[in-house]
Amino acid sequence: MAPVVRISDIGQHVGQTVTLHGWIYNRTDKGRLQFIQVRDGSGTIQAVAFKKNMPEAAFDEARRVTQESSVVATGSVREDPRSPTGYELDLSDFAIVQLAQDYPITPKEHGVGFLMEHRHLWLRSARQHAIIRIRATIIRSIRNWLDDHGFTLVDTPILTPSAAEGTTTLFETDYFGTPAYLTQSGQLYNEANIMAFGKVYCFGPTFRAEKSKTRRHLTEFWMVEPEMAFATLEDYMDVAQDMVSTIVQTVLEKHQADLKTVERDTTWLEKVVAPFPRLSYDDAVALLQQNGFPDFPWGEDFGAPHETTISNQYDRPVFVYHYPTHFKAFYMEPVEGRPEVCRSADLLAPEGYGEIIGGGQRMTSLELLEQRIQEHKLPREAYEWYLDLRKYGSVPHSGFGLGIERTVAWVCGLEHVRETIPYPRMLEKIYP
RNA sequence: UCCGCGGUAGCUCAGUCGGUAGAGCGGUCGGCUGUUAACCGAUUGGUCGCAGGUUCGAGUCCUGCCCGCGGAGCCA
Repeated sequence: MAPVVRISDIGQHVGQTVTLHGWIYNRTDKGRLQFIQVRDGSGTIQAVAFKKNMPEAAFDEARRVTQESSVVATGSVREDPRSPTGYELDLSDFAIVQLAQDYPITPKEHGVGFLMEHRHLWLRSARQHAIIRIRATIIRSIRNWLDDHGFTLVDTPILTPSAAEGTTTLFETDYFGTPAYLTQSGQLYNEANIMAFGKVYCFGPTFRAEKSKTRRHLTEFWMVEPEMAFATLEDYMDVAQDMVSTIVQTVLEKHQADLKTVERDTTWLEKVVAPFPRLSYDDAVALLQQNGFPDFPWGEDFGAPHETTISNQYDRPVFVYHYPTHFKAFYMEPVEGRPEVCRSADLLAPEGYGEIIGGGQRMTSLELLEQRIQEHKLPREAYEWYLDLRKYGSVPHSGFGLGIERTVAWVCGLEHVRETIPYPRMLEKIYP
């Protein structure tokens, strides 16, 4: 019996006879010669069936096998420049585990609506496979970076009694007779946790019932939220730029083949090295007024075209800081002497990918926080525990949230975030 | 939620002025010892999104609804 190996390790078995467990990606029938692309989740290899080199029954199976049938293929490994992957398997035996009938996704073109309906099968395609592998590396890279820099993973709840940032964009559910909500952010809990651990992060799914229908929104998305005690806005930007550049460089190092599969121009990614440029909101408004938006008023939030114009001035991600207080969350620390702006900062990715991080320095003063909760018409009783944090050892602290899907879309150079998560949840879309 | 575009074969689409429902791919059968989304020949395949209306006659015109795509606002 030949040993069972994975295709990613095939280079270590040149000249040996091995067995692969996999699925049929595509097949070319040349009569007495069959070219069979076999994938096994770790990679793809071309298996070649010559009529003379194998038992007649096995050759007949190779002849009738269909796209996405599951198979057991045995043969000798050979380096061959004519193969797309550099290696070939000269088949000596071949068996079908299950013969697939009428696999819906063909090697030809399909519309995005059809592919989304078949997302559970679409994940088998080379491009989707590459994207999800890069996503996995980005997540691992984030967690490694944080774990190596003194952050403790402290999980925050998904079912919550109230809104973190207020408002109507929450998914409501019934919690034994009282309303509960799916989390929009772990941040408020993070603020409690840093007073216990100093530096923490939470990492998990986040839910927003926004009726938004764009290439950068999902109703369920994953976010990593680091938070640090005794840290300023500037400290947060230092941490975020180091983490983001590490993520990008790690993907470049480990996923050249996958980046090629998604046709990413990696010259952009090679430039993503800290430090990142920092631009105040004031200067960003001036920049917009000089670059196609002469009437843009100070005090308004940026839309997608504005973010694109700003980020297009730079070859790496750019921080925009000190946004106007009135359109940011209630907990943002005001800038000393200029309360109309706050110690917040967003990170805009280049090439028009827009905001991938939002964060800032949190308010320290109990009195001001109570006032803001009132101004934002938030239910005070839901925030009693949060206000406790300003009574028992309050310190300057800062943190941020990085959106995984937007980051993956940017790193992979994708048009839409829907391809960056295995099963995207979007407006009115929850199948499969 | 608003604006725009669309829904015809399993998939991607064409269908002119209202007059017999089309192509390519896929599937099936046959051929081929170097294919890369193979190629060649044959063949198969329809609730024209749904409901109603106008008409001798509707894929085509009208009304309503459903669904999809793109964009906006909001955000990560």
